[in-house]
Amino acid sequence: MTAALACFVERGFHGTAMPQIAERAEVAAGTIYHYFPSKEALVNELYRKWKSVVMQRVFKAFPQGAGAREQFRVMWLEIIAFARDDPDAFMFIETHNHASYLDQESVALDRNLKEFARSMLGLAQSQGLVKPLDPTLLMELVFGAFVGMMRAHTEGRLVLDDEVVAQAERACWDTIAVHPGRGFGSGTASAPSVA
Amino acid sequence: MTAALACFVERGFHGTAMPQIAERAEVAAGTIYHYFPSKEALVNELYRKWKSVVMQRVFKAFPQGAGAREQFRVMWLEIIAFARDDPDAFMFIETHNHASYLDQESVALDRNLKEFARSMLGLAQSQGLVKPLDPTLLMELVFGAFVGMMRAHTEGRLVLDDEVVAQAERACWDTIAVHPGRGFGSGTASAPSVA
Amino acid sequence: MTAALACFVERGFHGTAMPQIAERAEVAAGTIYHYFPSKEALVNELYRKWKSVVMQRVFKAFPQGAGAREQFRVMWLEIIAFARDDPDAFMFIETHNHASYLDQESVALDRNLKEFARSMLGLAQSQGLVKPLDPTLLMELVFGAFVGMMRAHTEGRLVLDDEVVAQAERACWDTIAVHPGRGFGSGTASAPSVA
Amino acid sequence: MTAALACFVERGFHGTAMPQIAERAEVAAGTIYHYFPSKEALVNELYRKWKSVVMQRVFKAFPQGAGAREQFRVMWLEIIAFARDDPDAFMFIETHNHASYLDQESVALDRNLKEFARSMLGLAQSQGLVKPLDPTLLMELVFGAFVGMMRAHTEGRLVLDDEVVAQAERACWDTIAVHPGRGFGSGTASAPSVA
DNA sequence: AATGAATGAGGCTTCATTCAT
DNA sequence: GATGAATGAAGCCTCATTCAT
Repeated sequence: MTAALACFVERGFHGTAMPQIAERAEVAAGTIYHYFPSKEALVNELYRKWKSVVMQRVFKAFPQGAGAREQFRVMWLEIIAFARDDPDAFMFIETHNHASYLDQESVALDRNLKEFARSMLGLAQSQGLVKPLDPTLLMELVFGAFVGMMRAHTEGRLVLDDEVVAQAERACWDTIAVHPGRGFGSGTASAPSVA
Repeated sequence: MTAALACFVERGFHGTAMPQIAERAEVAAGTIYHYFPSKEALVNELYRKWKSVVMQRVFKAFPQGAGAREQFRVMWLEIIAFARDDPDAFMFIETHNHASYLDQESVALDRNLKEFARSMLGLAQSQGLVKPLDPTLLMELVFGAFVGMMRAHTEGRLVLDDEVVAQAERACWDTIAVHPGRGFGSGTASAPSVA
Repeated sequence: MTAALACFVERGFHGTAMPQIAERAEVAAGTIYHYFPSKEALVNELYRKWKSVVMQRVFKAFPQGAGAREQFRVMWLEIIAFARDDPDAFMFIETHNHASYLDQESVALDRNLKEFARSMLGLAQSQGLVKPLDPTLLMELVFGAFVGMMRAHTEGRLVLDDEVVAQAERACWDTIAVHPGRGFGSGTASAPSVA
Repeated sequence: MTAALACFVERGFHGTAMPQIAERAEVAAGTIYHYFPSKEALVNELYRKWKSVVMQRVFKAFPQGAGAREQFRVMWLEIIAFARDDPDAFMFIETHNHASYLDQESVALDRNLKEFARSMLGLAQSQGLVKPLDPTLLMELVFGAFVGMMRAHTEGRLVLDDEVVAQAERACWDTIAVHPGRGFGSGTASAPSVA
């Protein structure tokens, strides 16, 4: 019953009643409990499922040997592809405050992708391609920009055709890239991210 | 009792019970109803109040005659100042899916600030300082990056001192700025955003 | 599936779910409904089955021609034998408040054994062997004592070997028996029990 | 809302719905939860309350210096007085299988009264007044007889006036007493009650 | 005959809201 | 104005029962 996803996206976890989910799935309310022991278990399973899907798509598409610019582009396009294929799933896992009902296992999953992105950034920084700032900062900026764009798209404020996507990708690369004639080329050490 | 804010930030609108708010405010549950006719009225008032505060801070701080780069910097720093002064308020108005309980008046408010930012971007584009892309896209990218950074900060994944803030601001300017030797200087028409 | 008995003993009728019974019986939930039209029908059948078993054992073992003392002893030992052979069955039919779900037929069965015991007591009273009190009172005292003893045994508070059983039987006979030198031999009329 | 007692007595714990209790108490269902956090907490509180009442009545009435026969009589009459004053309470605490929902604290309370009765019996045995059997056995026999009598009374099968009560008391004393000319006077050691 | 997924009424509990004090 | 007990609708979940396989 992953069409429970739609409800959670629309009204949030606490704003969604199990009967609503059941109605949307065209089953009886009790039926859901044959597959999920509780509402919380249901969100967590949903969350883990889609988080895994993104991660596997990204890991699979990631061009190991390519340059940082290409790696960035591929990751970006892959995530966009996912967000277009399953817009609800993307909105659900990225734009909700899950803190109050996700279990530890789900939270742990969340860290993996960001860990990966951070390490990629670190490598690019050592090559002088990316600004020598805290990789966490860079990653959050880019990911935040991405989410903002997708949210605007979902809410109908922005049309996302291939050209716009390509433009956005270049703009986000600019966010983290070292530009000729700017002070970042000197290899300043990045600050540590967390106390 | 704007300490209801804290509850909404932590657990969301539907996840927060009126008695919880009352307890946090150290008043009786009934007392809230002397000031707000309903829970929905309370969120809406909260939302409008803080949305107005940001807007007034930004409008007040905005340097009319200055260049686009300076205007961008000031807006950015002003919003950061707000987000630091009232972190809950910022998180509340920017990172929650309010769609299901905000009334029309609140929704309308939301558009004003973005309208303003978009027009500023348009002006900067005509001066050749900002990439000639759909202003909506640029704005959502920057604002999304901003929110992503703040969220990472709130969740303890990122330390935000003045230097980091300044670095982030420069990176976000790079997101939208035209860079020498790049193809954007040629005045390519931006795609229109959605109606 | 008379292993439903175990569930009813442990958690009571309302506290037992049909799936629990099915699981214990290692069949599917639906299977039970091939043999019993409803949960109520199942309890009633269980109840009647075991009530009949006790009665038949007692009637069969009862020594018609023997003296009252011997008759008492045999009945007592027979019921103890039953309670030891089928402890769950005994606990089920004697220590549960069945009022809310037993049908009339089941309730009627309950009276038969007590009727029989009462008539036996009446005879013994006429011989001056048993206290000339309301036979209902005497019977309830003895039966209550019996149940109390069995419950203590089931709950692990009392070890019941043959010697203890024999001792208890003698003690219960003392409960109803006329003792030399006591005032009961004078033939005081017993109070009538209730209509 | 100790009129929840009536419901539990009539239909048992699992057979009683909170709304039924509420209706009987003439309050709304939600109101109960201002006073008890859950249905289980409610039963436990009920159980503890009434168990304490019996114990305090018995301890208060107990004639310390008197002989065993008098002590027995007083205890018996006191419990009868309680059972007559609050028949539902007596039925509730003595004739229900509480095992599945009582908490440890409640279970512990249960042991106190029986502990007391057992020690009293032990003393009387050392004086040669009571049969030298396992005190647990004797106590369970007498208490079981008592409960059986009360249950018959509650179910309308037995009228309990003062005379009947006095007769029953004497009969139960016979259950445990040593009778002249019987083999118990020799001071045979009692068997231990539990492995 | 046996299965077990599906059903939906009903149970326990929460919570927005009211109102007597 | 403030309180907090009371309300009852609504939410999560269970479970007796059905039915297609």
